Amino acid sequence: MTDDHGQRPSSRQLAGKISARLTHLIATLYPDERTRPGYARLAKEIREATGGGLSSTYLWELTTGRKHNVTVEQLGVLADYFGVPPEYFFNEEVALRVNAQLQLATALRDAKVRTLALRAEGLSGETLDALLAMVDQARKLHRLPAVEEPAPKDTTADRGPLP
Amino acid sequence: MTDDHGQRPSSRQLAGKISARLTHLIATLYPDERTRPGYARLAKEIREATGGGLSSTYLWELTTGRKHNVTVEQLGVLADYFGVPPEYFFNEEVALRVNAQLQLATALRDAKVRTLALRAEGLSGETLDALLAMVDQARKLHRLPAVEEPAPKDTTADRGPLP
DNA sequence: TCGGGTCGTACACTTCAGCGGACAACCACG
DNA sequence: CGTGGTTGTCCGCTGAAGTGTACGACCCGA
Repeated sequence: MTDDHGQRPSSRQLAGKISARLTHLIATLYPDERTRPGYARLAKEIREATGGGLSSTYLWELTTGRKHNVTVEQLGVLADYFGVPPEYFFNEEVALRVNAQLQLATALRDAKVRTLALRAEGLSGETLDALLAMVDQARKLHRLPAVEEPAPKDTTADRGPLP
Repeated sequence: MTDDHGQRPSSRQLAGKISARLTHLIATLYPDERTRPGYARLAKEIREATGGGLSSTYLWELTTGRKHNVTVEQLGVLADYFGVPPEYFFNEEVALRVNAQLQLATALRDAKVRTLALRAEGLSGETLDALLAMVDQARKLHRLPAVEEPAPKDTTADRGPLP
């Protein structure tokens, strides 16, 4: 036979992607670098929240890219804690979609931001543009990084990552 | 902080499910037990088809349940060869959906056609319509007869492994 | 100034994923 | 009857996954 069997190069290479994904997840969950817990605290929290084991050292090795070929068990623990589907770690598409939701969910954790969003409902495009410009200016004043536009078309609302 | 963090109980337990999944995949891919290649041949084929490494011994250990905590790399190789999304191995829902498709695809003996069907999983109706049109056009080019809808929809035909 | 805490980093260590190589049993073909 | 190939099964090893413990650096309250 010697059939080449499709030979599509996708799907398999995540190769260190995990570090980037983890970094992003942590940064999204804890946007404030000052308040952000360290690897020790985080690992402890993960252990308590999910019941699965995960050492702080290994968490550090993963996020810094020193280890990358994680087993499904640890991957499950990670995905479980961060509230993302396991596919998040090897499916680019899913990752993008979840990232957008994560960003939104994080923003909405702030009660005032939530209120602001609710109030903004129904405003005209021009007014929203003006508000956006103001917000951007405010971010600059606060020395916050600029946000990239998340995926605009999101009709199917699947499982929400964060409460 | 003090957040209880959702505590969703899903997602993490696959725990030996891999053996069942692999058994089912192999049984579906090679329904005839007489013709079915052994672990050695299968592993060799996987190696050639995906480029990733996988020993026959380990394949046996996985399918027989002796090892279960596979790493993402090997999981990717497996998923790549069998043409299923990696989620197949830890998402019950996806597994059921894919299993149904696998069963249907068993009728098609061509490995590439089977892979195509699996890959099409999850696409929108419009996209599928477009693909169908393209396939029909290709069939005309190859002077193949048009196919009429053969199979009645078997929606609840998602029995597990072989009876 | 001194502890007590947490931070990131770095070793040495244990465990097990994953592989190589062997075994007996089976099925061909001579 | 060999002889050669492939089958499932198994043992033992290597190397990487994953952990424990510790170190210096920093921050904060006393």
